[in-house]
Amino acid sequence: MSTKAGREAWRTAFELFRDEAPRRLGDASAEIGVSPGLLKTLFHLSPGVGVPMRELADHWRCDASYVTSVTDALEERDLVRRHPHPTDRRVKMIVLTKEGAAVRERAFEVLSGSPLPFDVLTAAEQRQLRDLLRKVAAARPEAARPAASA
Amino acid sequence: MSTKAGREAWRTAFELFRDEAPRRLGDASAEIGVSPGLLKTLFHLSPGVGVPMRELADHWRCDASYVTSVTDALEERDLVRRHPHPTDRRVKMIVLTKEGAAVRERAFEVLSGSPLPFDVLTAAEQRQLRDLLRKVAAARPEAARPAASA
DNA sequence: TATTGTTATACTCTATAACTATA
DNA sequence: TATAGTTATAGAGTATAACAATA
Repeated sequence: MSTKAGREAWRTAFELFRDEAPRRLGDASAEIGVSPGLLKTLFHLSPGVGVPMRELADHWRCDASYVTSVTDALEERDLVRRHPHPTDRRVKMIVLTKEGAAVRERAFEVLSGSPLPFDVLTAAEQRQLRDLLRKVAAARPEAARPAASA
Repeated sequence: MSTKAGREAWRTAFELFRDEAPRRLGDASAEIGVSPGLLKTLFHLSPGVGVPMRELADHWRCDASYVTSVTDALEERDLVRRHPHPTDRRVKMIVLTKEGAAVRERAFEVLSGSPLPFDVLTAAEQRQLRDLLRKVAAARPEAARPAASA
């Protein structure tokens, strides 16, 4: 159901995160020594879950060749490995290595390290906000975590 | 006050918007015919308010030369004009033209045109979420709208 | 024939360094 | 001397086109 309040909430959220998210991503990237593009890829993966390269291209609406170059860079650093798809031999699944999973988790920590925008809310409001956002996230699993397609 | 719930809310929001915001920005960009970088600049401006070029570089943590190139591109399309600062003759203020303000508003509309992530919430929840986000935005004016520095 | 991924190449975005003008 | 902005140039990020392998 799309309401006026919902659209206002969306616009406010967009204005809050449009610049804040890339800035924090950049900070984490600098601190960890992995480029923002590679970090974004690690975020899209989950430990133990293989993701077809095609899925990344669809998700980002980018060209497949870009996914190839990102995957190459991640594999060079041993953060990720290409695995064969069990039935379709055209498909390659990207899987986090142990190091990759560690870097990913470390990045999430750095991301929440500096003072957060939500700190201005009361404790009760922060819980309220978390619950609302979780409900939204739960309704769009592909955005928050990749489907277990392996 | 930073609580566990606040950090969880932040991480959830980050996962929701990390890819969604750039994607919608890209959609709006394609539909309107203005590159994502230029659109982001228009978003940072407000009709009738001059913003020093330096402020954009600080906000994005980018090099001043990038702001120069973006401003050149926007000026070429008559979306923006450089104005002198009233007292400091080194500073140039960027101001939206009438066309620039129109494009900016149109982009905001396109941005909310497709089904929104918040549509899964009830009407009451959407209002709640809007109010919480507005409280956050109100506490960080520089993020949501540039200070009236002209 | 259509799809996944790769290679080679070109374009766009963003940074670095050297510079001018003003403070 | 320090800061705002510009220019020229270089690098990173991302796309396009042609291709190989598989479906």
